[in-house]
Parts: sequence; C-alpha cells; structure tokens
Amino acid sequence: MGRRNEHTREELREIALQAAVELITEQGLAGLSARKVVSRIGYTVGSLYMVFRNLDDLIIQVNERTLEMLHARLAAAIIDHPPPAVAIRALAQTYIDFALTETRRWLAIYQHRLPEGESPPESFTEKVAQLFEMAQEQLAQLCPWRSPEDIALTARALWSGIHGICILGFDHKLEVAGGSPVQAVADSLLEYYLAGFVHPTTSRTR
Amino acid sequence: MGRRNEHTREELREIALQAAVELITEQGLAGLSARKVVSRIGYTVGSLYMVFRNLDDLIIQVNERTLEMLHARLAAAIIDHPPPAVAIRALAQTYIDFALTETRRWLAIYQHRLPEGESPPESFTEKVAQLFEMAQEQLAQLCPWRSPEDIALTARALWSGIHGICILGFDHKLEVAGGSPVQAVADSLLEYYLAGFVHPTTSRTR
DNA sequence: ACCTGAACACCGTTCAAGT
DNA sequence: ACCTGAACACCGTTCAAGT
Repeated sequence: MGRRNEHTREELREIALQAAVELITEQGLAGLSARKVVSRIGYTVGSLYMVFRNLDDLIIQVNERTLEMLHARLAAAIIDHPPPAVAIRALAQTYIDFALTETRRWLAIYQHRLPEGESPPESFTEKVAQLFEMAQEQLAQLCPWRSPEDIALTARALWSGIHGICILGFDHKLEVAGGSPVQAVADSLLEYYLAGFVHPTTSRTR
Repeated sequence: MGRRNEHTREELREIALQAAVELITEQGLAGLSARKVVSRIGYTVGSLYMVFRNLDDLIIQVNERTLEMLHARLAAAIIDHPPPAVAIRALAQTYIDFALTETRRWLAIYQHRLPEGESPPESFTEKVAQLFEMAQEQLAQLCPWRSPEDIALTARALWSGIHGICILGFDHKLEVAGGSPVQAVADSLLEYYLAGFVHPTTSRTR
C-alpha cells in the first residue's frame, strides 16, 4: 500500500483545505473531522498528518483564508475612496453582510480555540491586525487631530462593538420587537459612537 | 448492580452540576465530558442520562447558574442606586470584572452551541433578557425623553459592544502598545457612545 | 426503580508495515 | 517517500441485564 503519488504534497494540502472549507460551509465547524476531510478527497486518515501538524493546524489555515476573503470584501467596499465617515459605515456594513452570508465560515474563526497555552501562528494574527488597520486608517482621516493611541482604541472599540452585535445577533440574543435587530443595533452603535467621537461635548455625562 | 439509592434524583442532579462547574472552572468547557462528570461523583455514565436529557442539557443548566451569578453581581454593583450615568459604567465594569475573574465559566456561555435547529429553553433566554433589562432601566432613567425602542436598541448596542470587547480581548485580538486594552477600549466605547447618546449633535457626521 | 457496564458509532493521533 | 489501516485512548448515547 502507499506510494500513489497522484498529488504532490502541495496539491494534497490544497484539496484537503478545500474539502475542509466545504464541510464547514455545509455543516459548520462542529461538522468537521479529520476522517470526513480525507474521505472527501479519497485518502485515509494518516495522510492528513503528512501535510498538517494536526486538526487545529488545518482549521487555522482555513480560517486564514476566510480572513483573506473578508479583507478583500472590505477593501472592495471602499475602493472608490469615499469620505471617511462614509467609509467607516461601509466597512461595518460589509462586515455584517459577510457574517450574515458566510455565517459558518465567519463563525468558525471565533468558535475555534487552541488548547490553553498555545497561540495562533504569526501569519494568523498578522491578518487580524490588517483588518484593524483598515478601520484605523479611516478613523485617522476622520479625526486627524486625535492621537494614534486614541485612534487605535477607537478602532478596537468600534470593531469589537460590531463584532459583538454580530455574535449576539447570531445567537438570537438581540431580538427586539420587529425588524432585523443586527442592522438597527449596529446603526445605533455607529451613529452615537461616531457622534461622540467626532464632536466631543465639554459637559460630561456624569 | 443498580439500586444504590445513596442520593435522590434531585441530589444526583445537584452533585453532577457541581462537578460540571468544577470541571469547567478548572479545564474549560472543552475539558468537560459525561464520563469525567460521573467519575467525579462516583457514578457511571448511564446514570447521567437519568437526570439530564443529554450533555447539552447539563451544560445549559450550568450556564444558567453562571447567568444567575452574573445577574447577582450586576445587581450588587448598583444596589445603592447611583445616578444612571454612574450605574451604566458600574454595570459595564462589573461585566468586565466577571469575564476576567470567572473567565472559563463566562466563556462557556458563549462557547456552547446547540446542534443547528435546536434552541435553548425559555428559562435560559429569560435569564439573558433579565440582563438586558438592567441596562435598559438605567438608560431609560438617563434619557427619559427617548422612545422605548431607542432605549432597547441602545442597551443592546452597549451590551454587545462590551461583550465584543471582552471576547476579542480574551482572544488577545485587541493588544495595543501598553496597558490593559480591554479596560481602555471599554472606556472609549462608553465615553463616546454615551456622549453621542445623551447629547446628540445637530450636525451629522457625514 | 435505580444503576451498571457493555455496546455502538463516532472522535484525533500515531506508527509499523507495505509498495 | 508515500500512504495505509490497525491501534490507542478517548468521546456521547443507549439499553439489556442485574439488584
């Protein structure tokens, strides 16, 4: 047995990743297993460990591809360089649309947890950082007088906010009488937060 | 075999839940298994299914207890009826502290996912709704002139925001040069969002 | 009625053995 | 060198059998 050599290592890696994406898209991260992946590509379990360190490694690589997809969508949403206040809303809207249409792939990014103590590879955190930077650029343009620290904080607050809304919205924890709650809640966050950010009032709220 | 009757059904349920809480506290949700729970209380696997429908049922009951804990902490934080702007910040701070100290129990609430199509029991969603209501009460006091719909939306936006910050913060996705990012990001969200909410400007941000 | 423990259908991971 | 498939140590869930 062995030595079929129908695919190079790189090809094997590629078709395994594609099969994993399909499984996640169809059944969610919980529907993924090493045995299911290899059975889809006509190999046996052992082969998977020739090209991936373990299942976590494979999942992380799938998630990196999802992050790339998301990044491309976000970039496309502001390709025509709208004014920053418009761009920020476009980014938020695109993130929400992505979460709503690519739900299972998007969810997999957050559902997957490494064993305690392990950290994702640099290539993964790199891609996450790139997403934050897109928001930071627009915020910096919107409020050039603010410090980089303030911009960084604001990007993270807004991003976390939109993300939290998508997560709780998916879990149906935002239901409120009538209408799509995710959209309305996100609009509320953006409107009030940006108003406070752009036009700080001298009178405090307490 | 069988018929030991050392515990009533209710006692068995109770010690199983306690063992499950211990396991989650020590090892996280991923470290929980039916066999580990029963081995801690001196029973065998089958017995677990006398008192729980399945593992999901047990986990949901553990999570409901965690929600009760959180509710109690939040209520204690505003027991002396501070002015609403102070109360809102106290609630957010208490939520963050809970996530930071009871990390694994808090995480388990969001990590656990029912099979697609299944919904959590009413008793669970009830408890989540009660948490939102605490925020809504304070926001209504802060801005009595606003519509209940607006208040509901705002409570969800703020709650999701704080929650998103805790989730991304735990995943180390908020790291920024120096200091505890979760705290600073949350402060940013609260300050600007509340400023925009309380003092809406006539000039739009776009 | 209560509880066991074997059975079933799954997991992830490893590795000797075959080509 | 590549790949298999059995083996190991786990899962959740069911249920006949024992007391």
